[in-house]
Amino acid sequence: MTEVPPPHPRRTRTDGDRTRNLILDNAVRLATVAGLDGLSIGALADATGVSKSGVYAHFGSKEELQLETVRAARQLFVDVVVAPALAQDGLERLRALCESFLAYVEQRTLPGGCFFAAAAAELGGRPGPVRERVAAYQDEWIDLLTQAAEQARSRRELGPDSDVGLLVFELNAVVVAANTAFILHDDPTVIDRARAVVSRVISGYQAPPA
Amino acid sequence: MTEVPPPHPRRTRTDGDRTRNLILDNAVRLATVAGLDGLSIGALADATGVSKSGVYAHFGSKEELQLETVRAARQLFVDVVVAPALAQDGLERLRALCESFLAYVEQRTLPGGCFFAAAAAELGGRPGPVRERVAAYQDEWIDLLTQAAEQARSRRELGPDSDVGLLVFELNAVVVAANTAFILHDDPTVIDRARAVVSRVISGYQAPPA
DNA sequence: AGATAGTACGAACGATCGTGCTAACTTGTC
DNA sequence: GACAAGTTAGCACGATCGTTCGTACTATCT
Repeated sequence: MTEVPPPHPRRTRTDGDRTRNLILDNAVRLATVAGLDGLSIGALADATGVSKSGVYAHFGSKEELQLETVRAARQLFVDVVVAPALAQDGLERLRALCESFLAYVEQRTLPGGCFFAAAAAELGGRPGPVRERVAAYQDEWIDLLTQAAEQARSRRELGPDSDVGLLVFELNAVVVAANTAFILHDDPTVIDRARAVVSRVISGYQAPPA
Repeated sequence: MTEVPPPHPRRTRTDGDRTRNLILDNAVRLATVAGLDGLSIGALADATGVSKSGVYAHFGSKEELQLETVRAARQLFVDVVVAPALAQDGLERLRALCESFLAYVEQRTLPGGCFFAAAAAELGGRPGPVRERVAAYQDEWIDLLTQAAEQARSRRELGPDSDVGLLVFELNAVVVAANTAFILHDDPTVIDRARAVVSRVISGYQAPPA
């Protein structure tokens, strides 16, 4: 008796979108552990239950898959880190952005920590469209911090001669370093240390009480 | 007529060490661009002119190759970054360590920037002996900074109530962030910005003039 | 109803991956 | 001079890589 394979279940066009999102969701997770290059289509197929060519059909090439994965990671970052902090303004927004970044790392939203920290380190030395997209999104984040800091300065929450560029560079450095140390050492206390450093750095730039 | 392959050139036993060093030298360079996982034995064979099995014979497995590559990268780091700074003591040593790290990045000693920054980001989420070795060497670096800072405090070059752990965390964060930004954006000015931040951070911890 | 586009599968491709085996050739030791 | 130890090359293996192709089915448009 020859086994008759079961017929394909129904595929609607909205199912296509759902499958695509399922793939990208797993791709973002996998990429934080294996890297955007180590992210293989076979492994992604196994993780999602979709066939290899099914995965491939949604993106014409691996590079396209990587580009869309970076885009999906940005969306996650905006939802989880950026959006909650936009309820505040000025210096409070700056603090909130740092805090929600640290929480996003601490709660292991992604298994390998911040997607963009991993991607920046991996793709740094390799030119190409994927690297450029990662760099562009990184710039968005830096610009967001910079605008908040500038608003804080114009509100006199920071000293009038504060170098906003240096402050933002420092704050970003601290939270990213916390991510790296947290992932490398599995040590939750570094997040609290980073919180302390963020407070200290900001207070160093604050306007002296008149 | 069958082509007679040329006979092998003479191989002395010290040639073995030289070949091994040649391989590891290229491995450290390649790993900063392709990652320790992306570092393939075939590519390493092409880069060095040694055959694939010739490379393989020196290390019994890829993991062993990775471990030795990490060890070689540490030796390079000690020679280039650490050793020159040991001529000074206390706060001057702390400054010198940061400065020689930044110079090591700025001069593109390795094509992909700091080896350990890349390795930490890549291996962070993947347990195993290679990750543990990277973490151990990273701790060596942090300990070195910490000892210099503690000596500086005991010499009263830093405020007596300085939190040395936070200072070191902050300084390391800044120089590593400079590495990442330099590699990702090909922007030499970030190194100077980092120099400014290092000075600012240290001055924030300095003892007030009596 | 028929054509078209979208969705997913299975099979297979050439390339490269890490790895193992054998042989040739060296140097150093008995 | 035999022999072990070390160094390197050549060849081939099974697995996995990204990619392509052909096929089947569904939903939408004409």
